[in-house]
Amino acid sequence: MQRASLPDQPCSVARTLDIIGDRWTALVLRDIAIGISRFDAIQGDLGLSRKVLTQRLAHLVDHDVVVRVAYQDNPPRYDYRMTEKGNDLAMVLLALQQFGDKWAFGGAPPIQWRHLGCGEISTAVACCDRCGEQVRPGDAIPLRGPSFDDQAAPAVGDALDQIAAVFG
Amino acid sequence: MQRASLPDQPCSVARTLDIIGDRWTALVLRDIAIGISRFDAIQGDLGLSRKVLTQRLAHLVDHDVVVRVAYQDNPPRYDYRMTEKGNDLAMVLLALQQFGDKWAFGGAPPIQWRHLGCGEISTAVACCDRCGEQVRPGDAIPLRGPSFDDQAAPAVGDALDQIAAVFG
DNA sequence: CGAGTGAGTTCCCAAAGGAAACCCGCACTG
DNA sequence: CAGTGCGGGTTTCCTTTGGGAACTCACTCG
Repeated sequence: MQRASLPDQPCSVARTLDIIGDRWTALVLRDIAIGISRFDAIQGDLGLSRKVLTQRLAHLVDHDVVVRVAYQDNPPRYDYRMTEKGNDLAMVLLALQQFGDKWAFGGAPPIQWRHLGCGEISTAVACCDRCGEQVRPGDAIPLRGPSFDDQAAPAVGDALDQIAAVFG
Repeated sequence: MQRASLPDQPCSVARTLDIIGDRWTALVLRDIAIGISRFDAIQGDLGLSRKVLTQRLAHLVDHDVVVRVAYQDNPPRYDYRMTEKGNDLAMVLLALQQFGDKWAFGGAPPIQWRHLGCGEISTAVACCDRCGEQVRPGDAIPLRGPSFDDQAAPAVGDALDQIAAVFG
């Protein structure tokens, strides 16, 4: 089983999934994001095996998404904390949560967010960074970007051409 | 291995991951989202085994994220298409992509989006649905929602209390 | 008639995941 | 000063999953 398959793809989604694209990593990151920062606490909360947790934490640290900080020596004990990159990745967790809030809990979610800016309990919506309007699937169309490679992904190229043909 | 572990958790992130939380499902959904709609085309584009693709497609259809539409009978042939629920889930793909664009491609992404509303090439940003301001991790704090269950997730409850203590 | 296409299914083997036990250094406790 | 507990792992063993490749089936095209 060659795990190399994903990171080699010239695709942003695939590259990101190489970091959190398995059954547990995203949940581990979620725990760290809300402040559950120790090995045993995470293991107890999620109920995954200690072996797998060790691997996942090392993976997150490797990818600079999380840092392992000693909070005492003798014996060495550690906290796991988000990095700047990890906070960017937390936007993915937010998207996962919003979907789950809507479709699995029907608007009565287990966790809500208070926006410190305005003080309201709110949800995040995706907005165009140019015009500020809310964006939904179908409101935007995909185009080849600077690093697109037609050789590497001919099927994607074809699909983009189809879309371009429809939308002029 | 009891796969029941994730969907049973009272957590929106976990519930969503039960749908797309493995190595391939999100990529399959991405292909369908951009219009690569047939079995062989998806298999060829992603290079995953046909067996696993069969399983993943069935899983997506089970969860109503994708529909299997016959485009001919005799022999039966099918397109896979996004549902309304699938389009909501595509917001997760968007978040994955934005992260990859920034951290794996350094701003020269393989795919860009043209917002039909304003005509510009843009990126999506998360905004507060109350005040419209852009939201980043740290700009909002998590609180217990209507369906939070302290019994089921004591560690999460503790973490929320800690945060509440800091932010009054 | 033979080759091709689309959508899977089947078989076998290697890799990943789970459970539970073990380990290590230290700090209390009686 | 032996015993117990805690934090953070590692090790062992066994089950499940994933990959590769070949096979099937129904129809079409040349």
